[in-house]
Amino acid sequence: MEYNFREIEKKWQAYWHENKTFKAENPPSPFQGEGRAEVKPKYYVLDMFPYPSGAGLHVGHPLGYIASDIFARYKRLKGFNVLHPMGYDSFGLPAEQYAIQTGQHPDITTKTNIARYREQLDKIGFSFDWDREVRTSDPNYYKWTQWIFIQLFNSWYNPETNKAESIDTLTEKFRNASISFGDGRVKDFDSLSEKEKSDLLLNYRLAYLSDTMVNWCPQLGTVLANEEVKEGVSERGGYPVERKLMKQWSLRITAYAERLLKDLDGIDWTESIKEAQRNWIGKSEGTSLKFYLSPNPSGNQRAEVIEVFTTRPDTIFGVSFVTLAPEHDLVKQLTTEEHKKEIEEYITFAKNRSERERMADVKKITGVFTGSYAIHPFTGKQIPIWIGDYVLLGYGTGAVMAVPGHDSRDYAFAKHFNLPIIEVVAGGDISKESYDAKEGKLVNSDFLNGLEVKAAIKKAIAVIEEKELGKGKTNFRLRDAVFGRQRYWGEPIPVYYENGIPKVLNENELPLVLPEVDKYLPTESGEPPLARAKDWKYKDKFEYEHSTMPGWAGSSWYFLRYMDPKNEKTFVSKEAVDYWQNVDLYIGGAEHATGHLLYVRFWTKFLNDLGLIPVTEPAKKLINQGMIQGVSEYILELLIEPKQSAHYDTLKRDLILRIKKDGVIINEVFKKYGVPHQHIYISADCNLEFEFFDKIENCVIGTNKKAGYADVNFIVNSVLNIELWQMAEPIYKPILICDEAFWHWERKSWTNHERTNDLDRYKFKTRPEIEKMSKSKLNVVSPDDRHYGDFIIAGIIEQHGADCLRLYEMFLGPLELSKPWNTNGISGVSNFIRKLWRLYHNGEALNVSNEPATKPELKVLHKTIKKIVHDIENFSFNTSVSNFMICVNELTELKCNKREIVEPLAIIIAPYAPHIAEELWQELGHTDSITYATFPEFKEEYLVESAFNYPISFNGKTRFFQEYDLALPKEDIEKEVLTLEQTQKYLEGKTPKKVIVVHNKIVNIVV
RNA sequence: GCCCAGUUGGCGGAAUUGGUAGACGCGCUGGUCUCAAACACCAGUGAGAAAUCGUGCCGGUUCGACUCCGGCACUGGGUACCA
Repeated sequence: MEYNFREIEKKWQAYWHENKTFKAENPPSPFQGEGRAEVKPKYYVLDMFPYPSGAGLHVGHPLGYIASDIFARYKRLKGFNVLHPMGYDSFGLPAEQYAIQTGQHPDITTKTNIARYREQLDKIGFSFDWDREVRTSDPNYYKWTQWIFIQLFNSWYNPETNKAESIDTLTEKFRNASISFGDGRVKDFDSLSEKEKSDLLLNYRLAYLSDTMVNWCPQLGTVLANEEVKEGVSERGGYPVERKLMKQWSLRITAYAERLLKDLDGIDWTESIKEAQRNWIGKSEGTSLKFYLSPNPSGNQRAEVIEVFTTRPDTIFGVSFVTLAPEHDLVKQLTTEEHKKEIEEYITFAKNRSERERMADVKKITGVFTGSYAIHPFTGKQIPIWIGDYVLLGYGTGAVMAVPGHDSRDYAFAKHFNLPIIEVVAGGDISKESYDAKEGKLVNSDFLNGLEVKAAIKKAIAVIEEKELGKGKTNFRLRDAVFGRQRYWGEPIPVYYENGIPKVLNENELPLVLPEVDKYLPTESGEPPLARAKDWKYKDKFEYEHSTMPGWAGSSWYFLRYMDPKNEKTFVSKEAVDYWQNVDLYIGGAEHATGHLLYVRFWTKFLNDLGLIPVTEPAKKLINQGMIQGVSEYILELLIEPKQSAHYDTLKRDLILRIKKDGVIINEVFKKYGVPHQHIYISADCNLEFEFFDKIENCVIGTNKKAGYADVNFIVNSVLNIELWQMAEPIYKPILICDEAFWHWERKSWTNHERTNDLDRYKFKTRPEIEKMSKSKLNVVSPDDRHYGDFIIAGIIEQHGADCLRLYEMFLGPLELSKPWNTNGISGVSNFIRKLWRLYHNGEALNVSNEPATKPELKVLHKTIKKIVHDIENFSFNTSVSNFMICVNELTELKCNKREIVEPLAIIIAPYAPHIAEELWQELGHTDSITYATFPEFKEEYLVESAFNYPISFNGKTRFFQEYDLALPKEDIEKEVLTLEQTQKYLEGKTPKKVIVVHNKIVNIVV
């Protein structure tokens, strides 16, 4: 009997579910069961939170889950208490967009999608502890997300202790101090009004409300965080994004910049992710520097100094102008009467230039002279002050000292506006381009002359500080994170406004439940959807905050909630977090490098500062799985290129499609009876020419070919299965054209008009291309059955089983590499599973003997154990599948069915193919699950060899082999080898210059 | 532009980290079984008639390089005026 995966997989999935096989003890009670002396060590394996999208799971999603599941199961076999949970990041835009279109509450959409995800996940046989499932959109969960927000609001970052503290410690500091305001007023803290106090403290709170330059996306009707904007458009949907000043809730992540950077060194994450975070944080060390302003010709009262930030104070003598950001505070004051008009026009221009435009023409240099001058701090020369949008207000001081000789942007600006370029570091050719390298000796630089750049920077800072012109300073590229979204489907921010003062809810008033609204759209006045909620006021009096939290709020701490998911008293109990600490292995996509992975580190550090958790990092080890790309299939459609005449309506005409070959009409049978929706498709390998002919007007109308997507589920090797394609998703009267044949869809069947007997040429071809898997590209392959009305396209699980899917996804290649999905090799894995089954069976019956194993059999087993352990611990899952294949091949060869061999084999393969392993385990006479069996110990003694077959090489090229006893000393091997007949042949009578013998490795003869 | 990966047969990919390049699987070819097919099993399969040549290209270190060093090209991903 063949292995019946359908029945067996179902059986074990039900067993695991009923017996809660994967339930993790929390923490394991040492008293559980008499005499249980040792407490198992813990191990936490986590997958990145999935967003339950309506498209369901595709074959790419489980890649990481399979890898982590193998690791979790392996750790259980190794005697660990494993926490391996799963849940859903269930707030998010798609469900809300769907709600806007259909009116269906996003909660219903989300629940349906989750049910579908769960069904798919269950089919793959994951060992999740489902009792710990969390959903971010569940009030029992987001209650604590809101609670953490309140803690952020009630905290400030104390630079002296270098950690977050209660805001009360800051109020205490202020108590006896006087506060100076921007407008020059000075007041005692105690005499401030409540509003003034609130405003003051908002400047310090880690969650704060302020006027912030935000990425506004009009189409989505919301602001976006920096990492949600890709190339000037929104990451989701691809809508344009513009800069806008808005009052917004933000989180002061910048306070943690230094720690987020430094602690990267202590965690075992991939270098590329760490590098991405380092770049995103963007630390640069330099100095601030004051430029005093030249006397004002108009004599008006104005500021006296411009402060710039520079990392190259050594180039101070190369400064030939100063550039301010167009939005800089001083611009207005510095603009002289004659330049006023120009400056104002430029500011308007710069403001309206969207991010995308700026992105598109980075090379375009724009800027205007203000008319004012600053004084060079060392030479006393007058330096013109310009504004230019290459200077960003948000970075440094929003002003730069331009050194065109040694900064490419300043260089471009200077060239464009014909400003002087001065060389101060020797080594480049500044007549051609700027010399940006930090190498070379200083020239034209007074007291810095002759110094190397590094020394010059030091000296320059020292002199600047001595003359009190500025101070050594560190800047970060990292911006505070905008935390409010003008959307419905998110956590309500637990804030209300009393007389314009933002106040947080009391902890016992949580959760602040998301209210019902009539529509999921902004109000007429542009308020977010929550403003639609009826009678939704704090104590029936005060307005609640109307924006909701961003998608990443709930995922910034979920790893903690899994430790203690049902706790109603606190977000995670001290006992639970003290036991589980943090994630030992985190697996997920690299796309979260600067978003989720930065925020979760930030929240972890914050919660640690408050003494709520014992760890400062969320995950010790992080592995990024590669993306499984889709193979999109393009189908060519023939369109009518309408005639130029305005009165001519092609769609209402009767047209003849002429098919030509080498300019000769070979067919013109197709008529297009004014049918607007009829589609004509052309095979990708078709060499025919086409034209539409209008009989009435007696003229030819042009054609146009457009490539669209065809659903890959009806395509095998770029050949369209026209039958399925049309049955599953009917298109109105389509026509398909190949070189030698065409098809007509009439009365629910294809009529074939062939012009050849060569059946192979009947294939209708599409053009494949590797692209990201997405619903819109029709290239999504799901692991299980796909339904098209009554039609079902069988999925891998139904065709080959879950174990096969698991093994195949691993077999495809290294986990972290991206690769396109193809099922070409799946039969090999499927065969392997059957072969494994046959090793234990003879026909129907189990056929395992209790005889002691032979030496070669033990050698095969232990060789495999050694390799598999090495592979798992190095996350090299693809090679372990190969090693299982080799093992089973060799045991089959040896006709081995000894219990001593096949029983341990079932255990080591169990993490990879758990269903078949459970079944074999049971047949072998065990009554409990294989999950908690003991991983067999590797014994070197079985691998010890007495001889080695040495490759004999000449000048590094292997020519033949010779076996020698391992005990034989090097000298003797050398002697023996040289006497061999074959050696003489390759020596061709010459004397070897040198003979290298590496014990147990190789013999190399140098001729 | 900058940063990070990667480039090995017809294809996916191995190579214990400097020691037999191409494991394992797919595909292909031939054979056994079958009326036939599928399954299964057996043999072969980098190129070349051979000597030999072969890990993107050029050079170097070494007895020996897919592996280390220098330079270049291409592919994929990230990032973008950060002073």
